[in-house]
Order: sequence, then C-alpha cells, then structure tokens
Amino acid sequence: MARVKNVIRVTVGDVAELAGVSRSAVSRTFTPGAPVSAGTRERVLSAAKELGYRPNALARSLTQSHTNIVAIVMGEFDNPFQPWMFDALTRHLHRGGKMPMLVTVDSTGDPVEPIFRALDFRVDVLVVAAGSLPDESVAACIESGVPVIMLGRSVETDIVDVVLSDNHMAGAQAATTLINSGHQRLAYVGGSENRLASKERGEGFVQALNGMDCPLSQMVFCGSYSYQSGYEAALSMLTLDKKIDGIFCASDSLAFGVMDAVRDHLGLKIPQDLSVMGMDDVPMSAWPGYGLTTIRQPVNKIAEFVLERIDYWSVPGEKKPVLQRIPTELIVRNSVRLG
Amino acid sequence: MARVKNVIRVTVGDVAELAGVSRSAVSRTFTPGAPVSAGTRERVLSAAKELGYRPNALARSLTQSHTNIVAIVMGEFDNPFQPWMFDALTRHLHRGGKMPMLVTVDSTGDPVEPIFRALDFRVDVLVVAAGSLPDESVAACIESGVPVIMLGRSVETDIVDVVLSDNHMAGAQAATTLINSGHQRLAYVGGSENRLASKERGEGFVQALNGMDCPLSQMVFCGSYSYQSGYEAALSMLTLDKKIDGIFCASDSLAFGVMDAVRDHLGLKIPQDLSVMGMDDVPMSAWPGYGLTTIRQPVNKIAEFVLERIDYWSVPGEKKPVLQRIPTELIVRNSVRLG
DNA sequence: CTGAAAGCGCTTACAG
DNA sequence: CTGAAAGCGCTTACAG
Repeated sequence: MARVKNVIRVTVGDVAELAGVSRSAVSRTFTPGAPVSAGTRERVLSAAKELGYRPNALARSLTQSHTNIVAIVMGEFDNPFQPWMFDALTRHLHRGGKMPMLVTVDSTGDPVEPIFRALDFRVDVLVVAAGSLPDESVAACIESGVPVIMLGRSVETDIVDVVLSDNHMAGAQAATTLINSGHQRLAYVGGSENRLASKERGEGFVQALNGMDCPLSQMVFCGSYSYQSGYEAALSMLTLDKKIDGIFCASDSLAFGVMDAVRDHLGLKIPQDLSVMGMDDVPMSAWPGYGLTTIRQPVNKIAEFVLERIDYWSVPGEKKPVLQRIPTELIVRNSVRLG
Repeated sequence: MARVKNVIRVTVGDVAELAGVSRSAVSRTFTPGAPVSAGTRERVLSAAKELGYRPNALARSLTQSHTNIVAIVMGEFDNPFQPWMFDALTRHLHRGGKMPMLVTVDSTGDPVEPIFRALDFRVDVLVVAAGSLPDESVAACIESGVPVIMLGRSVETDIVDVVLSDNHMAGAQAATTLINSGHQRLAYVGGSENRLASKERGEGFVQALNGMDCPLSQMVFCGSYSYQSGYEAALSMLTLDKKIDGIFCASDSLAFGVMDAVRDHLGLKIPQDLSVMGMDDVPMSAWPGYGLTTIRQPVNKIAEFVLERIDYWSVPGEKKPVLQRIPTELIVRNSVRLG
C-alpha cells in the first residue's frame, strides 16, 4: 500500500489481492453499470470494506471525462442574499454527487487567476454568481472552454446557460401588491443601473404600475444592493418628495437600509406612513424587527435547475445553452399597509 | 493533445515537443526550485505560453504528497457569523495557493458521507467549523487520518489543532464595558449550554463581574445562536426581572433578537432603558438600525492563523497540534448607554 | 464476465 | 543541467 504522510492508502491493487481478482474487477465493481458477476462483486466489496478502501477520486478523474468537481465563482459576500444562494447551491450539488470548489474573486486581487486555478483541477462546470463579479472575471469564465452556468446576469454570448429570476414578474407582483392596498405615490430603489436584474425589476414595476394608471413617482439606482445604499437612497428620495407612500427595493438589503433610514431619521412609521417592499426573501426578512413584505427569489428552485443543467452538460453530444427564468413569489409580511 | 469534451487539452508532451526538450524539462520549469538552465526554461515558457499550457493539477496531485485542496466542513448557514468567517477563510486560502472544497453537512442528511467524499479527493487538510456541526461529523473528521484544524470548539483529543477566540477575554471586555458605564443589573444570554464557547464567554463575563463586586443577575442558555432564540430569551428574561439594565449576548444574532424583542414588545429604549452587547461583529452590527456594541471575533486573524497551520502540517516531520486562542476586540457603537 | 496491457498527465529518482 | 524510465491509482478497450 502507498504510504502518504503517515497514512496508509489502500489502492485497487490491495483490494484485488485480498479478493483474489484482477484490478479491473475491483475497478468495475466500483463503476456503476460495469459488468461484474455477483460473486466477484461480493468478494471485492467485502475485501474493500475490510481494508477501508475508497477509490481515489483524483486518479479516477484522470482517466474519465469528468471530475465531479463544480467550481462556484463568486465575488464578495456583501449582501446576505449571496451566502443564502450559495448555501442552497452547495446543498444541491452534494445531493447530485458533485463537490463544490470555491473561487472567490477579490476586488483587490487578480480577477482571473483564481479561475484558472480552478480550471487546473479540470472542474466539470463553472457556476458563476455573475451579479457580483467584475466583467473580466465573467469573460474569463465564458472563454474557459468549460460549460458555464451564469446566475443573475445576462451576457452577450449565447454559449452559456443563463438562469435568472423572472424580474419582470417580480416587479409586477410588487406593483400589484402596493396598488391593491391603496398606495398612490410609489418609488423604486434599484441597485446598479447597468445590471440587468435591477433594470428588469424596475421595468416590471413601472409597466405594471402604468397598466393600473399609476405612474411611478420616483426611481433611483444606487449602484449596489447594499444596506448602506438603501439607507442613503431613502434619505435623499424622501427629502425630495415627502408624499411617497410606497417603495419597492430591488433587494432585501436595500429595503432594510430604507426601513432603518425612514424610521430612525425621518421619524416615519412603517407601514402606517410608508410601505416598503424588498426582493430576495433572505432569512432576515422574517425577523420581527423588519417583517419585510418581499418578492422571493426561490433559491432552491434555482439550485435545482442548476443541477439539472450540470447533468445536461455532463452527457456528451450536441449541446444548446438555455436562458431560463425562474418565477418569483410574493411573501406577505408587515411592511406594507393593508387596504 | 488530448481531446476532452471539445476542448483540446495541452499536455507536457505537447510543450516538450514544441520547445524541443524532454517532458522532464517541462515539468521542472513548472516546479519551483527544480534545476533548469535559463535557456531551456525560457524556451519551455514561451512554448507553454504559445500553447496555453497549464499543468493538470489532478495529475500533479497524483504524484505529489499534497493536492493543495483544503476541505472546509460546515453546518448550515444559520447565523450570519458563519458566512462571514467562511468568506475570510476562503480568501486567505486563495492567497496561500489553496483551493477550498466545500463540505456542508445537512442536519437531515448523512453526517459523514460528504466528508468521505472530500477525503476521496485527498484533501490536504480538513478545516472544520465545528461549532455548528453534529458530533458524528466532528468525530469522522478527527478519525480521518488527515490533519484537522478545528474552529470554535474544543475536542476531547489532542491530535488536532483547535483555534478559538479568547472567550474569557471577550466576557471580561463585555463586563468591563458595562460596569464602567454604570450598569448594575446584568444578564448573560448564551447559546448552547454544552458548547465550550458559550460557556467560556459566560464564565469570563461572570468572573470579571465578580471581580468588580457586581454579581450576575440572570443567565440563560437558549440552545443556539439564532436570532429567534435571542428574541425569546429576552422576552422571558425581562418578564422575570424588569430591572435588568444590561445584557451580554454570546453572539450578535442573539443580540439582534434581544434588541428587537425589547424594542417591539417591551417598549424599552436601547440604550436608555437597557444596554445590549453582542459578540462576533458581523457586518450587520454596524447597521444604524442596530448599532451594536460588540466583541469582535477577528475573522481575518483567525483565517491567517489557519493558513499558518496548514503550512505547518504540509511539511513532513514530527508534528504537534496546538490550541490557539485569538484575542478579541471591543467595538463600541450605540447599544450601550454611556456613563 | 474476466484479466493483461496500455494509457490518463504528471513527477521523481536515476544515470549521465 | 538533462533525458529515459518507472510510477502515482485508476479505467478502458481488447481478447478471451
């Protein structure tokens, strides 16, 4: 047996010897679908068990066309939605027998080197949380030659999968909720102006509003989804127009910032004086301190779909990327005044 | 060149051929410290560049005693400290040239299988966020035969590294802060009673209090670090004793729960009527809505130390595990009434 | 169904 | 410093 760092590693050879079969036979019993007679299978299995054998995934990967490693490429966790999405993703990957390898791109560091380092391990797929990533990193992923599943951001090419929440639907859901409960002067607080998601959520909101004869009163893009941005946006927006009675934010963290600014600085009560809606439905939204009525991005459904696509890409043949929109859900809590 | 999934993979052989040298020579120029003449190195490098060659990390790992893969074993993200710590960890790992492979243990799923799956990839080290992990998972890590660096929880054995915040110091810092600003009736809200961290923080708090002739008035362990637990603990605790004027919580999320319960249900003002302190210093603590005075767990220092230990374990020889305590820091904001 | 052989892409002694 | 050879642990055609 191979001796590595004080640990004896059991190999196919050891198991073959103990079971009295060839190494091929051992390999086959650990390869689902490979031909092995019940007898040898049993002897191999018992030998393997006795020795504590598990196939070396590295060696196996070297001869196969896949590694079962999936890279998850992310920016910084500057928004509670990201760890939330990330958590759902890793759980689903595990369920699908994949191991997630994490690539975080630092805004200060090299935007592509970490991606290459993951590629060195021949990851099967790059799952890219593109929303929070520098353009160069996104480009590196697309050009990597490895299947890419892009989350929350559309891209110029049509060679990668794109999965997005149905942002127009989300905007419409927010608009309907606010209008149906009698709000009249509405505003939208977006994140980054040049990100599709923020734009689409705003469009969906405005279009639905227009359809109900209630033009949008104010709209501001604050560059990011952060709490801080929401805080500042609320202050400047409500100073400009004190009659606003409902705000839809493009993310929950923006909404939290808006709520705190409104309560602490403007002395308004939520939802009596002003209603606030968010988008994401991170766990914090349910905290009684916020009780945020929001539009849920169904992270589990997104993760499920990602897993489906990983499986799709893993079988050889002609491949067509897709652009998939995942329906959003209205979650009613206490931050919107009722009728 | 090897053809894999429509992607041409360049190998040492290709580079060797183009550069007109042996494959060994190519390998050596990519091995820091290996003997290569300036001439061949240069020819190899330019050939490699022309071909877009990068060594296959899988193949390389097969012949070396390490893989540069580090497993991070975690429970669920049920507390904002976890993604926060996790983020710091992965960034430092990248800086140290390591790739993090994530292992999440589901409370519903098998507590050990995911760990074995990571071990199949011959990870160099298991970094275990033990605090949030089932005992069986922790045991599996310890028995894995791979170096283990355990975070936030002590263990029975002395064969693994343990790194902990200096919880006694943290408790003392909280006590001093509260006493120096004139508080008189203090309480402690811990997480799980049988977790070292919660116990130590409480001990440090109580001992320091006693040293200042101010016995603790109430102490409750609520089983977890969650917001929800804090919320409920505050309600029951303050119903029992309305004169409490300061609470130290074993985590920020507990503190957020306490604050919201106190403000929403008990109608008390923070910090005028009641002071609240937390521990962790997650980003949310700085949000104006909470403005939590807290004891920081220095995640970057912890991550740095973890990286040091990974390097320590990576060189062969006699190895001694350590138990390291990382000093905590008082962060003053607005949730503690001043003098 | 089974085993011997070749090969995955790399590195490491071993001679020179 | 350099190259030929052997080997890391596995799997995959290929004969049987």
